[in-house]
Amino acid sequence: MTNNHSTDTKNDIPDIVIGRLPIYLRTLKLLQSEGKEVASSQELGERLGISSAQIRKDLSHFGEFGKQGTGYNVAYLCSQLEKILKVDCIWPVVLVGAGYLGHALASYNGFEDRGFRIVAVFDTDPEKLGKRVGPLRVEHPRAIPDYVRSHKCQIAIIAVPAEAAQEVANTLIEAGIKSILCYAPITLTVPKEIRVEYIDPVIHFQHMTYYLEKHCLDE
Amino acid sequence: MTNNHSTDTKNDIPDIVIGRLPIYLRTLKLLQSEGKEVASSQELGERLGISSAQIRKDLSHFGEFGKQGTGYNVAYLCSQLEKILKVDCIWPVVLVGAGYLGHALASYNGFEDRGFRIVAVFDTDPEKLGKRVGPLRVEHPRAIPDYVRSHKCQIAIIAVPAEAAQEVANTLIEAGIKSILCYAPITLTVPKEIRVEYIDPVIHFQHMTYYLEKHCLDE
DNA sequence: CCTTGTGAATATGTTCACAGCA
DNA sequence: TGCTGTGAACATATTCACAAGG
Repeated sequence: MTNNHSTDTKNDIPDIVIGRLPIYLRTLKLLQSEGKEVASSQELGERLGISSAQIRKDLSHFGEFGKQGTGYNVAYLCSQLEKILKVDCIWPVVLVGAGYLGHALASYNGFEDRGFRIVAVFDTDPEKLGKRVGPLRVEHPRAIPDYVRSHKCQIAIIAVPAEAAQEVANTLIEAGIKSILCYAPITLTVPKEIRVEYIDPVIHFQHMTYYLEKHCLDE
Repeated sequence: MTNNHSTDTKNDIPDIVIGRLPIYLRTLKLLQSEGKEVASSQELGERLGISSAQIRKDLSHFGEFGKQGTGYNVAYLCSQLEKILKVDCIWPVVLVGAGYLGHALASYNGFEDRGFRIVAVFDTDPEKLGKRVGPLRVEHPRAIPDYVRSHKCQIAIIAVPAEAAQEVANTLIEAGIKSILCYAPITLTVPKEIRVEYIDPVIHFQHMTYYLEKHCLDE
């Protein structure tokens, strides 16, 4: 038996470990779809560019999922990770912003398999109101509070221009949203109990260029 | 004077520090646009949810940019960070994939201000060939090698379905691409000198749900 | 054999706290 | 006084290396 989790309220497991679990899950599901039934920490590590020891240690925080001499049963480990991450169900997500990015997100059909569904789209632009975005219709942001409360949504995506993002965040938080995925290139100011994660491709590009040789167009 | 950098070939500065510089830059530019001329590490830290000591220490790797008693000159620090990150110019980026996401990326006009321009779009779909995507026209991927070489592109975006991503990556790397931003939900296998960064919203969602209370739709 | 799970050792990252300068 | 830059102290994360099990 592993260390007992009897006194686990929650936060003794490092956030950085939690952050890797979705990667493991994504890869295990791929292995599963390739028909692989068993995988060792080494195989998984090679696939991911991570050491096998790290994978074993990460998993050991939650239990003993492997078999010595064999490795991990792929389907079983998948199901365990889904349970740990609470993605053995579908979470409703609201989307604010019906521009190109909003369309891309609302039309993407890779969410459901992994535990999420975009259930509503909001945008202030009167031109867009009532128009189709993926399988949904654009609603006015004034409908956000009622919608979020009645559907018990806890997750929102912000896909509006930077100038509007903070105000949208305030509205969402006021409505009861607990976690935000922000595509606007700005750091939001939020109460500490609200979790915000960011996606900004330029941050990645600027990280890359540090290591590249400068062969670029003049400004 | 700071520690001398005379023997800096490159890699004594931790990657995690480099990764924060783009965030600092993004925020400093915002402060600048708000008319702020000077900012202390504390102000910046509060805005970002980072300790002031960390910001000072991060910057100290590259030189002494501040003034005691005053703080940092915003415009000056911006220009220094741009120089360090090599984004005081425009880098050409090629995009593979002209689906909804490709359209969103190609149409986004927030790249140029921050050092990047999407200069070409490729997609295998014959339906899309020659069609407009943002300001560009879709070309066949067979044109990738010539294009990348003649335009000295070092950065590419992969915005194709997961099944096609590895093959696209191989083509790009063969053509001379050095860094890839991958939107496909898959870990690519690449030579160690190639840098790959990933954007997958579901990874963020699954990280969030660990901390949320489970109130979700049944599977 | 091969591979897990895990303490101990190492490596890396962050914060403290203060000297020194404007 | 108010802030930077920075060693030293502390905290966190990763890897090593091996006992134990199939």
